[in-house]
Amino acid sequence: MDAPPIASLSALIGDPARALMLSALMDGRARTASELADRAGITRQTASAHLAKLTDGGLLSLERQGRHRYFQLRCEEVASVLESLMVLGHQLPRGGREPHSPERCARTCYDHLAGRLGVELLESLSERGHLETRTAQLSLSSSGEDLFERLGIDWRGLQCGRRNYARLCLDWSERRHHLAGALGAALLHHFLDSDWIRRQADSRAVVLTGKGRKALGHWFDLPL
Amino acid sequence: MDAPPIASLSALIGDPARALMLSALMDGRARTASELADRAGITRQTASAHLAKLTDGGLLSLERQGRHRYFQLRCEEVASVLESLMVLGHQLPRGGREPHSPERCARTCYDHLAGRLGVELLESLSERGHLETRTAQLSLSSSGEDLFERLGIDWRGLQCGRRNYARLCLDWSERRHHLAGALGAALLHHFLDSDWIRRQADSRAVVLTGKGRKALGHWFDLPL
DNA sequence: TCGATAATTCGACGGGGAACGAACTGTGGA
DNA sequence: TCCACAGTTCGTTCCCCGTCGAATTATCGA
Repeated sequence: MDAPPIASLSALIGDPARALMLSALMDGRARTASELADRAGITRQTASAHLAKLTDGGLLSLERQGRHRYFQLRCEEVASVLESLMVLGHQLPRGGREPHSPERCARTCYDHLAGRLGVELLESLSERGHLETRTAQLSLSSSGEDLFERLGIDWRGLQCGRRNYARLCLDWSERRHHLAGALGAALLHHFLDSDWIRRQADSRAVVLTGKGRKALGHWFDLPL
Repeated sequence: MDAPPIASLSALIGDPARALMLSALMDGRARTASELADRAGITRQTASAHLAKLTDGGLLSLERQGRHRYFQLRCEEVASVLESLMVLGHQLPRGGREPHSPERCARTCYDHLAGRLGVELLESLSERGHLETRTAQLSLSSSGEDLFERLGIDWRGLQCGRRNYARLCLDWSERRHHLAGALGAALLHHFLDSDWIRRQADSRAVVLTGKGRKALGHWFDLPL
């Protein structure tokens, strides 16, 4: 009776300290071992052991930079699984409903937008026919390609990579989908570059700037 | 530093014996405590403890029937999370690719069809415009409603329940989506009732009957 | 009412692994 | 060259929890 792969994988995520570190990495940014140790509230040597396991287990990727080691979620699929665990985790013990935290309004999920803003953005793209969703594989419609062109996003270049071009990702706070994949990442990138939204220091939350409010109303017809 | 909900949830799934029991329940059928104990290769008293934890943790639902206790995955979302863990688990340590097992061809995923057959079914529905996928919430197009009507499936009744009407579910073997939700469940049900497919005794695999081959070719234009 | 079987509870055992202190390696800056 | 700091390795401790044997409760059939 050998243990199925989901057992070892879940056990890897199932340790409190490791789960805290993974959660800290859910915004897609890379972090050093020390920072992750502090986040998890454990000593560095303990964190080192945990990080080695997570890396061996294929959940994290590692980049050496001088005397620092930066850890990051290995790929989007990892973030997606963590997100889906959060969906279930937040769904099960519902008692009092917490109203709305900053994270619920807008946050990053790995390298794309999530929260109410992320969900509404997908809805808008979808309803206005910018997204071709008739086939299982998402893609831009011609009007969508036009929109991205005017935004200055090179959607053609995104299709070349090995990464999934566009996919849906379930949102734990909204329980609906938001846009993920290379296209979703490009959008987040563009929003940050244009200073339409800004990251918060130590959380996944992002805040909308005044400029961003106007821009999103203009480009995506979002009432914010 | 309190443990995030994903930690306790993953720890619950992360035990080998519990993972085996959950896997055994992934076909959506209900099973007795004894049967699950045998599946996991542990004694009944140990299984009893595990099943209590899984039920308390909200992953399983329990139905008493005489002196038997039937356990079942509590809801579709649980199956979905397990499936997504399988996706990641099968994606990480890929070395030699196993060719095609019966499960890869066609199987049940909770209460709907998965595997190559499930994926192709969704593709077919989608490509022929039977599925309205422009909005984030899937629904039947008018031609789709017509098709289901002719099949004898009451799609109207499915919309009434609290359950999600139609949604996508990622397939671990095909790495593409198949159809889930009430609509997906109704299709599987109809296929089984019509003896187009048959369940295998102790696995999630289903086999296509000769009758089914013809029917699926006729109704969904699938080349089988 | 009395076995037979399903399932749980209790108690005890044992192993795995998370934690930390201390020592070590390696990189950068003065 | 030497110190400071990031990170790892090693050894030890400790506790959580999975496991099973034995006893208990519950339900069915005769």
